[in-house]
Amino acid sequence: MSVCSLVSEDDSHKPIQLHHQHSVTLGRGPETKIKDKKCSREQVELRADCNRGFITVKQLGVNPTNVDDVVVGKGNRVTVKPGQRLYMVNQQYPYRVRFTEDTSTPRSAAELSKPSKRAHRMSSEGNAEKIKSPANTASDHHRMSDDSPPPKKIPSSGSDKSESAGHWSQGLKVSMQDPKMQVYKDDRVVVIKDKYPKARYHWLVLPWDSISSLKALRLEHVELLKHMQRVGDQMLQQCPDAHKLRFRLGYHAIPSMSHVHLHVISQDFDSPCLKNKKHWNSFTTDYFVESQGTLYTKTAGYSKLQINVFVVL
DNA sequence: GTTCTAGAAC
DNA sequence: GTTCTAGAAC
Repeated sequence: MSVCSLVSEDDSHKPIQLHHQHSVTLGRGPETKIKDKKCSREQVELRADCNRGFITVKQLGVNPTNVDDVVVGKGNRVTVKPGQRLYMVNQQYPYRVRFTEDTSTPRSAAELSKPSKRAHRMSSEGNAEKIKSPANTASDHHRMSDDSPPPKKIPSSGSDKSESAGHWSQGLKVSMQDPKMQVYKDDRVVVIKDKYPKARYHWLVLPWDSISSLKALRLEHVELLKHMQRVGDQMLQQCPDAHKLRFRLGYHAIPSMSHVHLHVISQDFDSPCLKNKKHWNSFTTDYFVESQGTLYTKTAGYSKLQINVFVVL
């Protein structure tokens, strides 16, 4: 009897052996190394018929499993023969089935070399635009000849794009330049309303000088920080509800947004934008580093907060 | 930072 | 059934 293997065309893991008439459930997990949340942990149920040389695949997950360009559909079962390609989910994670004889019969080899029997029911966008990239070829050299390379998973670039202008983390730099957002400005700082206020009053004080993060602060910034603090205090003084609300001024220890910014926030936390634990914790725990009276000059005691230089204000 | 969503947890 | 959570995308 021949032996059936499920072979990852991405070469992302070793072939998985399918025993004759034994059901195997596969999906997201260590066996396939698929981490894509769109892929269920139990995405497919596979069963090999080693005598007849095919497997059946039943789609268990919600998102589509394909055999070539045909969606299996949840709850449905179809066959996969050598030459056909099984995509675990969303036309990604391509697999082939391979039957190898442990005897010397040539049938398996003949089967393997058969051209794809896939019906050309491809939609017009089909595979015409899919160009095999040179980077693909190195790992492809064992693949059977085929005119349709699998959809290429495009890995996110290794380069850090978070510093590029359009990235979400650069949003404050855009907002602070927008006159409609500004509620105060002078020659050193600008104040804007937080776009997603976590309380009834929530301002951000930003220096015009580009200081990407607290880690970039140096002693020469002390006067600027003091000025930011003074401007923050002025915001309270002009606030009509200041007398009945408590305020805190401070920095997030590990902010998501680039460009140093001082939060000036009332302590009512009455806001539809305060939606989860992370929001709450970011203003009510040590993650919120109060600016006034805070003194650190080295990382020592505050290494967890990733602050290099902090000063008495 | 927010939003969206699948799957887990309840 | 609803809520929570963790990732991914932006």
